[in-house]
Amino acid sequence: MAETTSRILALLNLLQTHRQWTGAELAERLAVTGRTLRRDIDRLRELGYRVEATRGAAGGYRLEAGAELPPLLLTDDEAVTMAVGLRVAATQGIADGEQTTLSALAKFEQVLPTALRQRVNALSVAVQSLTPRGERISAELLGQLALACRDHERIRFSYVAADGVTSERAVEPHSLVAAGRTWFFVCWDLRREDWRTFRVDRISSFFGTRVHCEPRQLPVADAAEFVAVALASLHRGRLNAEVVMRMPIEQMRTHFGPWATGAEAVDAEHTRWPIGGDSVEGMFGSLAWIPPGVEYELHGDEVFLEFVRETGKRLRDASER
Amino acid sequence: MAETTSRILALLNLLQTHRQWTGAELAERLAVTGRTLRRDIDRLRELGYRVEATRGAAGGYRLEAGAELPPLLLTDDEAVTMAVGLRVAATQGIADGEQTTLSALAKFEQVLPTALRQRVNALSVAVQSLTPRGERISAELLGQLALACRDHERIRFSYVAADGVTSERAVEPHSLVAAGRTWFFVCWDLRREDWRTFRVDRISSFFGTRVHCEPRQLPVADAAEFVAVALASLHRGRLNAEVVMRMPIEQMRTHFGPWATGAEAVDAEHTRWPIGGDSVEGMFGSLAWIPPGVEYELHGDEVFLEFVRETGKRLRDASER
DNA sequence: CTGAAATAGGTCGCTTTCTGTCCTGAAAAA
DNA sequence: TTTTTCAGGACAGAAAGCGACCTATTTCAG
Repeated sequence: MAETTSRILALLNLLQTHRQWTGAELAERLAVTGRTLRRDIDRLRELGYRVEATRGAAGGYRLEAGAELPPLLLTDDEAVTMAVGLRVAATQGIADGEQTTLSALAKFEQVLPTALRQRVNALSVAVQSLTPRGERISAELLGQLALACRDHERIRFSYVAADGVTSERAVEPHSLVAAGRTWFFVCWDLRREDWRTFRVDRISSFFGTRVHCEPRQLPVADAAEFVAVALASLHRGRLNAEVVMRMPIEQMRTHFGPWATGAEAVDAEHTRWPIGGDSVEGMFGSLAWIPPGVEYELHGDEVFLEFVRETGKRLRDASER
Repeated sequence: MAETTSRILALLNLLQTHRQWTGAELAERLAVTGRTLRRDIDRLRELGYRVEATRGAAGGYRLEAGAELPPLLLTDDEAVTMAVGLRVAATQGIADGEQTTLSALAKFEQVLPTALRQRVNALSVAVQSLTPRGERISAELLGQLALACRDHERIRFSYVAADGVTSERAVEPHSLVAAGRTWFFVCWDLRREDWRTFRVDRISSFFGTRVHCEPRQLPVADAAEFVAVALASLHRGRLNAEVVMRMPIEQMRTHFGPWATGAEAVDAEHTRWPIGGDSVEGMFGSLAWIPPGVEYELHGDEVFLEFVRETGKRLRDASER
């Protein structure tokens, strides 16, 4: 069977690298007779994978999209690409299910050979420079935290609090919570002997002790408090502003596409567009996309308005020289 | 039946979902005796996967990152997340190897069940709204083209040429080439009986005939021409500009991080920073990130400078009301 | 219409592998 | 020291795998 199992895996691999194979080709590659190959194909079908066959000349076997996903056999290069993509997905905060992203990330994190891991790290940095600016959080760290949560492994790390004070922490991980693009790490602090919430982007010097710990029950009463603290921390630095532009909402939606989220009509001619965000710079950038000729007004925090006035002035000066 | 093969796969699956398992637990899950389980573990090891064991109390089996990546057994949710991440990676143009991205994409595209595919499509749209603005290209289309290239499958599609004329094409795919964030599709046009290059973002109504075609040899002499055409088309709309700011390059690198790519020192006090891009709006946004108090000058295409002047003026007006 | 190429699958006998049930050993933690 | 856990040899019966036949069926090309 040692032979058979690896051969089945190899067959699955072959079927994944080309759409169409004749039985003879496959049999030769696997070094078995055609009869055995047909039996192997049957085995795959019994395992639930849709291997379809076309008879006659120019026929062959094909692995079709079935009800279940077959085990993915990736080459090193492909694995690197997927890992990078996954990290981008995680750090950009895919809306669907953050828990899912994490479990996928943990799965990868567990088995990714170190040689590949280094390539992934190198690439992730390069890719992040393509994404919108903002706090950069380490996807590798996120992956390791996710793995620690999944496996209930005790960990240690350094944390820079909001007031700038650095402290060393030894904790039992509980879960990761995403709020927008910011991740929060909920865990039991062993020294303080209490539940704590940390911002992932302020965690560093991650160290995984290999010590397993019993999962603790998060007190339900306190869970609400955690969320509150986390959100407060998130909204503290958050800025609010909105644009009222002379443009019917339909037209505005067409022009801005997915970025029109939150826009609403003021009247038939005007649209209100919220552009709140974490950074004045990013919010400023949004304004550039209002098409030429469209009149608009700006309302919002004075901090932001002041920034716009000042930056607008500097830009005009710089471009007129 | 093929009990053992499926059991080995199941075992690999279990080892991927939790870090630590005791032999007894695994044996129970797989409905075999401990002895058989140990044999299964041995089989996995023979297949090249690093299953490590710790003896004694609180011991167990762990799947470690080895030299090779084991077949990834993903749940539906995880698969969706990965596919989305992969599409993001492909459309954002990962620098490493576009061919790799494509082969991974094709691998996924082939076996992704339709139910999951719909979820992936829905999510991809949502995710792309988070990415920098610009032409949005369909990652699903890219995946299907990649699959067609890999399998030498004849396809049909509609194409909108640069002059706005739409035509129907029947082609034999050859390859996909990435230039920056734009993808080009190289193929043999069956009606014109010649090689053609298409911009992927102008292709629509993709239709895969199931007809297999013999791979054609791309004439080397003409290959240069393709690249030229592709690059010309890419650079036609591309804008150039640069900022010279009063800031030492070291400090600038610290402040801008990965976005400082391409920056170079003019002298000890000044740094030149290229901000060329596809859209004046995006380039404008970059300027907001120059820290307050830093003097700078702007050089570049008149189109861009005019945009900056105009937009700067509008912004000041809007914020002063 | 015919032949070639391709999948589909039944049967038979030999060989190999697998499995459970015994063991005993060794290592690690409480 | 005791308990828990992995490690692995030996054996016998059961099961599966494999190749070597064989025939049937479908499809396309000529």
